[in-house]
Amino acid sequence: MTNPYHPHNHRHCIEDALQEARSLCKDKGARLTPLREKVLELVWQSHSPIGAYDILAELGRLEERSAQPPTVYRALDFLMEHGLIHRLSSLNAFIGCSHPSEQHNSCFLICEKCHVAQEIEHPSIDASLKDCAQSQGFKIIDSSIELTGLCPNCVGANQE
Amino acid sequence: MTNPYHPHNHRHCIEDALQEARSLCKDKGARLTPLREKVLELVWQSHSPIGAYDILAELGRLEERSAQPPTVYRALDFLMEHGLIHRLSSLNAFIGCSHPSEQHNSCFLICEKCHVAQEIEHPSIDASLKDCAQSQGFKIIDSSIELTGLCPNCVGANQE
DNA sequence: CAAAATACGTTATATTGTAACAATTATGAA
DNA sequence: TTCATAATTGTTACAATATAACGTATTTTG
Repeated sequence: MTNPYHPHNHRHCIEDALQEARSLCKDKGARLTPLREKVLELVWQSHSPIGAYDILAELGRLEERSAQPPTVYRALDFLMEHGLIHRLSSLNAFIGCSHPSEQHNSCFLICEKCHVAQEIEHPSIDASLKDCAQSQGFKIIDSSIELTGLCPNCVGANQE
Repeated sequence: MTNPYHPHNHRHCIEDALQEARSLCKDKGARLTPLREKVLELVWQSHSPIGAYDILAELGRLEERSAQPPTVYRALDFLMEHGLIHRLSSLNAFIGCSHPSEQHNSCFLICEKCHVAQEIEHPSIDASLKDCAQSQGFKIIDSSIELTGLCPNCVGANQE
């Protein structure tokens, strides 16, 4: 998996994500329509979360007939349902999922400075969460972990 | 600490929280004004997170002159700054902090059915998160962990 | 093909949160 | 105390995010 902090040909990230989405949807019999694919592509335009209304504006720039909010939110709902994107509730924004084929809990490192959000996976986190919930008799259905701070690129560079 | 899932005299929770808030603010030289204290009390009215506009409505019921949104948000900002409440971003709602005197990362178990949110603390969670972030070179400034599911009371009771 | 399900368009509105400035109240130094 | 300053609250207006409801078009399936 490419490291979002390093320079890279981001077109590859986008293409890979779209390719995997097509394949996954085909397997599941889910309909990745042109609109939904376009929204997924827009979400993947960078490694920073993007807001629904920014997607809406991008769509507006591309099509003549400008879309309305429900159009975007419905596409986002579809993409979330199928694990292709995540919603970062602390930012009211959306970001592409870096490993949509595996069942996983979403856990993000969000840089306050450059706004890159990296999805991480660590068995020990899952384990300790599950442990802790279990000791309380709590059954986890969904988990949202959002860690805000400074990414390796920005932690060194002194804030201007 | 009282267990939010068990029946208890909730007036005690409220009184304890207010008492601790007064004491903490006094120590820090922070001004817990009547308005702020009232908002804190409303947040503590139950163990379920409450929305800003619900607080606003409650204030409206109590006072003749009805408050405006900025009044409530400013009070909430003050209470968050001093660690007296937390914001649950997945719900756009606020809940009283159960141990405001200790520096800690917020971690909540949120029941989908009864809406009780329990704040938990587990060294192993903090440790594994820190570990994982560190291995990426990421410096955590703030963390938000929100686990949604079924609390011990509701996990048994079959959903109607 | 026809019927049903799914997806999308469109209008209107709900919900959550903030900017900006005025009025008031508390604080602290002279 | 008294005035100057800072902090808090009031007030108006609006920004940003999200959804309800219903109509139309497209796709799927028998």
